Amino acid sequence: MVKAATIKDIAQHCGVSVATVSRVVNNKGVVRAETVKKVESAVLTLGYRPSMAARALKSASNRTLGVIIPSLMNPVFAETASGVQQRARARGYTPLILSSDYDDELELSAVENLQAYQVDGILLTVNDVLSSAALKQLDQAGLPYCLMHNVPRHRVAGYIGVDNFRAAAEVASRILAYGHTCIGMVSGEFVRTDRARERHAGFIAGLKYAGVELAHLVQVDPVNATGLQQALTNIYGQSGAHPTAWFCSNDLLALATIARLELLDKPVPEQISIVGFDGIQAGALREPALTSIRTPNIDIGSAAVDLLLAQLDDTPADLGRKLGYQWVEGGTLATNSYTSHNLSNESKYDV
Amino acid sequence: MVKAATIKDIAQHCGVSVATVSRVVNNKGVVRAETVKKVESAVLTLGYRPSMAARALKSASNRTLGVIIPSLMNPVFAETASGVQQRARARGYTPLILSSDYDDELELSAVENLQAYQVDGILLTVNDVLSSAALKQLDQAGLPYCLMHNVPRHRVAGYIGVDNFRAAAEVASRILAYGHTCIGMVSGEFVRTDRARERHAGFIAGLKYAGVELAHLVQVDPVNATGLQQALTNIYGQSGAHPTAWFCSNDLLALATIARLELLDKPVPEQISIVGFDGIQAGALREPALTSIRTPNIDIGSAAVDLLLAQLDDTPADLGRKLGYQWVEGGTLATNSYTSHNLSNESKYDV
DNA sequence: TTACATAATGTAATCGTATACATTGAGATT
DNA sequence: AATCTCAATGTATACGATTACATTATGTAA
Repeated sequence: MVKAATIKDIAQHCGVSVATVSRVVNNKGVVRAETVKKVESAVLTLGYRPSMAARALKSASNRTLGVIIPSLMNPVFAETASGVQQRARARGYTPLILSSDYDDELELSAVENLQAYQVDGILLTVNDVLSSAALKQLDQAGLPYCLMHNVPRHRVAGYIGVDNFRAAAEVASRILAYGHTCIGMVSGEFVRTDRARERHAGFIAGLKYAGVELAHLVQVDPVNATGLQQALTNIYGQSGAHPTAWFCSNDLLALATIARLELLDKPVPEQISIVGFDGIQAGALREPALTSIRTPNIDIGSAAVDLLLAQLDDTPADLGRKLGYQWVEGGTLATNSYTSHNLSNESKYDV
Repeated sequence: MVKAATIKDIAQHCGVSVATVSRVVNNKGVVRAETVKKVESAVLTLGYRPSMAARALKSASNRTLGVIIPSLMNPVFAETASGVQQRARARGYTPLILSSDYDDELELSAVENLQAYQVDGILLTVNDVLSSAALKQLDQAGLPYCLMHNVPRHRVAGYIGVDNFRAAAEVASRILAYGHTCIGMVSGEFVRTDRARERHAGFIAGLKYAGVELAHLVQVDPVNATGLQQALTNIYGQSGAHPTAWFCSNDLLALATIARLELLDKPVPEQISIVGFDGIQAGALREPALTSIRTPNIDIGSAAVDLLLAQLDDTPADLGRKLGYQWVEGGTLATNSYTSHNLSNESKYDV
């Protein structure tokens, strides 16, 4: 391990003091043009990089942002993190990315970790805004942060996300427009994320507006969809309400649901309609494409960076912003075959 | 921004010196059990976390590992990073994750960034082992690192990955076993990654072993598959070799290829067979499931952590290891319909 | 000429931690 | 009683940068 060049090495090499080198490197204070040139060339030849550790220790800022997402393996958050990284980079910041694996304790420890690294601020998606110990910790420490995807009802902090409630309500009305009357929902466990709750509430509300009740709610582990197969088998195996359409609270669940339904000999969309939420690539690549709501994940990441940095600069900024979502017209939402069958029968009598 | 408690605060609060606190916190040296208890409770009540910055500055190690992957949005690397994080966590290290976005310059700057953070070592996937400026920088600095997914022919450093050449050769023999004779390959651009090169070389070799030549090679931008549609349209539009099977150098490309072929009215696997490489979830969720090679991405990440830490501890360890891959029996590789058609015709005459 | 503003650079303290070395005290050995 | 061990703890320095303040040089006004 060769020792890296320090500011002292540069100073010595140029015959100036460390203060002057620092001034040149940080472009602060007055330095003779000639000296600047001398120092800059020394920096280049010696391959000097200021130690972030030392910088963080001494000064308030080390131009580093922490990022915490629930999972690296969910494309939604991967895209968000990617958006963060791109924007942070463009604005001269380095993002440190950690994942909480949907675990409240890891969420907290991620925050504490990032604090230990003296980051300037944190961009994060928490499992649940209301109960997050991580947020409490951040508030207490007074460390600036911006939520991503979480859209708190009672705003407690900066946030960037889509209005999950409203989007889910729109999904409801779209599904209804296709003539479905018996509708179910597959959701990640409510205890785990506020997004799941919001989407559920919005969907219920959208249905209720048309006087329809949710026929079934299946809650599964969002990571590997444990129990989904069993639940669907039960529902379609026994007498009772047999949904002709399902709203899944994210696209991965939607794809899993479609696969399980095929196994039950319920082809999508011929017999059952499915609508997802996220608009991930995997949904778009299949045939027919998954009908879904696309959230602007990359934009959420970059907008969150801007919001946080504005906060750091004391620039008067939005306190939070809801970004638009987009209806993805795929092929997995179709006219209710059962209803249309009935209708054609009825019309026979009517004519 | 409330100031965090420092080691001094703890020392004062307990009426001991900072040295004692440090000893307790780092579990080093001898301290009276009673004192340990006192300090530990103070740490808890004051919410003390040692500053990584200071620690990095003073001591050689801050128990931090850098991670550089080509893309957060490719599930392969997301899984790998996830594996790294889990294992690092378990071993008391914090991973700092950066993505290079498949860009050589960003790759280098990511390394330099991590150096500035004084990480203990780096786990990374580079675009191309042979030409990587990032690796040159690491070697020069003498910073320990371990490659992930890159399997250098002439070993220059520790690595964990699968034998891409061999795996691709196996794919060739499998495709051939299904009676295909006109076979193409869709690959990420060779200039960009050594994995693409290895898979190509292995596939060619596998075909050649059976006396078959590769009929078409389509190289596309691995991020958004630009030009794929055009290339396929050309190939199937004009006279000449019409492949009945394609090997795609990764699953995302495979899914994209399938979608494009459907548009050309070439259903998979009825008319065309497709084999991918990676074994990502999106491939498994579709119907029929994508036939592919599954690489143990999470294991690659965690094994790489172990290898690097062994290196750091000067434990005599493997210098590199090839992990096993797995053939994923999906539904997108089928018997060559053209051949079987011919065969049935021929058998008519034969009988 | 003297005084003074200003530009350019240097000096030294500081951030929070780790650690080599010094110190203290108590029990064991002579 | 004097000496020695060893456990337990304290003191003080260093890590690499930033920055307030000090210093020097130089040109300008009185």
